[in-house]
Amino acid sequence: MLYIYIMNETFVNKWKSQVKKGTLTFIVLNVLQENEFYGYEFIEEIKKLTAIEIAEGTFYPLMNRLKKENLVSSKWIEQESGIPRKYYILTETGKDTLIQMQSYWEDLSKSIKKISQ
Amino acid sequence: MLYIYIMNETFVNKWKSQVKKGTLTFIVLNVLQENEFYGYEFIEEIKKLTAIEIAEGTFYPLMNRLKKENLVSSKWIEQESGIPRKYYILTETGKDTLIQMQSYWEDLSKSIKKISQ
DNA sequence: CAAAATACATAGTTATGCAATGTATTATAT
DNA sequence: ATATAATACATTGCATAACTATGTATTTTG
Repeated sequence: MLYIYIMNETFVNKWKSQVKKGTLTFIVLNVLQENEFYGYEFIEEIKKLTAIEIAEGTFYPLMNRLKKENLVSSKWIEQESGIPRKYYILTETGKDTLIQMQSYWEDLSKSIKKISQ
Repeated sequence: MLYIYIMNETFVNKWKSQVKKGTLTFIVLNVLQENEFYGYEFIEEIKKLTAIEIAEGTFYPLMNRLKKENLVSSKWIEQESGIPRKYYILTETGKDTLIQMQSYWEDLSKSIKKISQ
């Protein structure tokens, strides 16, 4: 009994991390559409506001990929006290790309609703 | 101009295939909740009804993973004419697992709506 | 009778999330 | 005073899953 439950739970946990592939990119770009934020803040905020937990080892490589793809840029902001923060900004290419992604996401959501009735 | 557009398009295409990770599992299990189907039929039907295209090289390994995890079972059905078809059926474990997945998916959808306003 | 459609399947490539680990600074608690 | 936790960014290696290309075999269509 317990064994089967644990088996299920690990499957669901693995699935959740698979669902994040792509989804996290979409979430980050969406939030950047209306805000500038730095990494640590973003991870904490998303954890508080939503069901989504993002590991640091996921977030920083993700942002570097988005920078390499020219979808976001970044700037270091010195603090009066404390460690400097790296803020991320959506580029024009990022905005254009996001629009295409939003269109696909909406279709996908509708499709899944249709399928699951 | 064209160059940038193509760059964007390949990024979006790669992103779409990343979004499918996990999502396809969810879709398959949802559809199996109310139907039995065989592979080729499922791929074609989903293509007609939704925005989702599933490569055969994605589908068959996916179903074998789900069988290995005991979420689905399968049975060969001989045809009066033509190649036999392998039908897939949701198991009890599959039903339980799907309920957990549906709960997470709903939270995720809501979160994304909240984030993108 | 050749080509397309039906039907299932696998190997290798590619991309991404995560745990573990690292560096460095600042705030808090004992 | 000083150890611990919190803040802040970052990388390495592993596991997982989608896709392309390819394969087999049968049936239908042009």
